[in-house]
Amino acid sequence: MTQPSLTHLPSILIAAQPAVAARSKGALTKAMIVDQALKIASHQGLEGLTVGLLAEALAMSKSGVFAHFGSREELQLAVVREYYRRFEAQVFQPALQEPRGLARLQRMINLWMQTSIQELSAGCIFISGAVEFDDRPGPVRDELVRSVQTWRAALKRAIEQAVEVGDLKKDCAPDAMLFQIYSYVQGLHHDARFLQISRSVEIATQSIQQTIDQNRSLRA
Amino acid sequence: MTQPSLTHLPSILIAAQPAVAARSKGALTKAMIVDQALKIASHQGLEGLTVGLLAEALAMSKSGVFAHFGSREELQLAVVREYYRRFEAQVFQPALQEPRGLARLQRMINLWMQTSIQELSAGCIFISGAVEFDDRPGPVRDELVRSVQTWRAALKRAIEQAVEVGDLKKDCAPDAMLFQIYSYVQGLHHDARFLQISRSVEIATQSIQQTIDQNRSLRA
DNA sequence: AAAAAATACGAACGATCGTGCTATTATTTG
DNA sequence: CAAATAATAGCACGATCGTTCGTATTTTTT
Repeated sequence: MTQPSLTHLPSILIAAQPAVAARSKGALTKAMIVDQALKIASHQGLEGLTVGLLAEALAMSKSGVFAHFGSREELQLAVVREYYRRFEAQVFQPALQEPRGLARLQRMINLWMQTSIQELSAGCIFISGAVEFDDRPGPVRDELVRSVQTWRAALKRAIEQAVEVGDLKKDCAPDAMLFQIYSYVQGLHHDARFLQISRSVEIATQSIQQTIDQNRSLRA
Repeated sequence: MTQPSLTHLPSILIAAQPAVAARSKGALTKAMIVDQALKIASHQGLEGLTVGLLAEALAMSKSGVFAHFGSREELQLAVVREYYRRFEAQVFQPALQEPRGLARLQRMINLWMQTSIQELSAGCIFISGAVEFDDRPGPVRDELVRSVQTWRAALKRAIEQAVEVGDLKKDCAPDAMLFQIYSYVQGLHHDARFLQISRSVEIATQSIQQTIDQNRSLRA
């Protein structure tokens, strides 16, 4: 990581320590494998993640790596689950410390954006996975959908609570707000990673704030 | 295409006739190959497009298909170029009939949305390609970027002209507007294709209109 | 320390990948 | 219609894919 640019910082999620309360050696190396698999998948996508590539990166044999999962699909599932686990620990949980309402919603979005920005060099597997698996039924797709839906449900709940406590307008449409915010994060990944537009972080941040402001209640 | 649902209509772009002013048989079958390749790529992605799969779908030999391109990369490039060609003919060009200003911008967006909606069963290769190639340098990525940038430049120009003629506010930020609209189309693909949210067409349309309305000048 | 269990390796499998060759058709040109 | 050219098929190649299996090694348990 020699690049000083904002879009080339190591991802929080990808660089995070594999959470291992593992005693047995097997579970420990398995966690290391998943950790490396996460790095590869965030660059090459879940479809670009191969056992051979993974083994080479770990200086292990293919069969040695493979034995921990039993199938490639199970490896992909392990990656999705681990990514979700880190996402939850890093974005979900800390936001719950804030009181219900706009404060919590803002915190969620801020943590999410912060994570996204540092992730721009590697890519979010929820976003890339959505494109890779939108036409490919199976357990991996199901797990991806479940993860994304859980995160979106949490966001929507935060919006609804902000309406309830009066921080957001009564006639605010949570689904539309969710759509807009989620779209902007996708747009950020697209513009920064694919089109290499450096201003996209600024524009995305502005746009999200604009959506929030539009739905803010007018009291005080 | 037995599905009556909105998300399962054949794509305009994918179902469009291959534009062939071709006299030689070679050029004609090549156009047929690209046409089929486009269908496959819109489902499996450009990376999922293989010579073997393509040959099977066409009831041709692998080498027979391959000979028309010389390399897989050239095949992918042909697909990207053809997709762009159809996109231009279907979305770009017709909008130029409208006078400069909001009318033309609206027409561009409407045609784009119309195309996108009918494309939801197959997927847009500009969007899927962006994710597939955001970390994969090379000619295919370059061609994809060029195509997307051209379309975005056209959109931005339409926005700027709408400002010039007074349809949009003087302090309207074209880059932000472009970001928001483009993000919504991405969001539409994500929500409709990956999450299978049926209301997403409605929400995306609303959100786009909202962005336009926010930037509309207040005269009359 | 010995026995049992878990873990990793090496080799090989069938399949498929992109890509060359060569020969045989089919088409276009003279 | 014949000659030249283009188009397609068949076959095979090295590489890589996911996966299986038997064996050696290491770790854990007794």
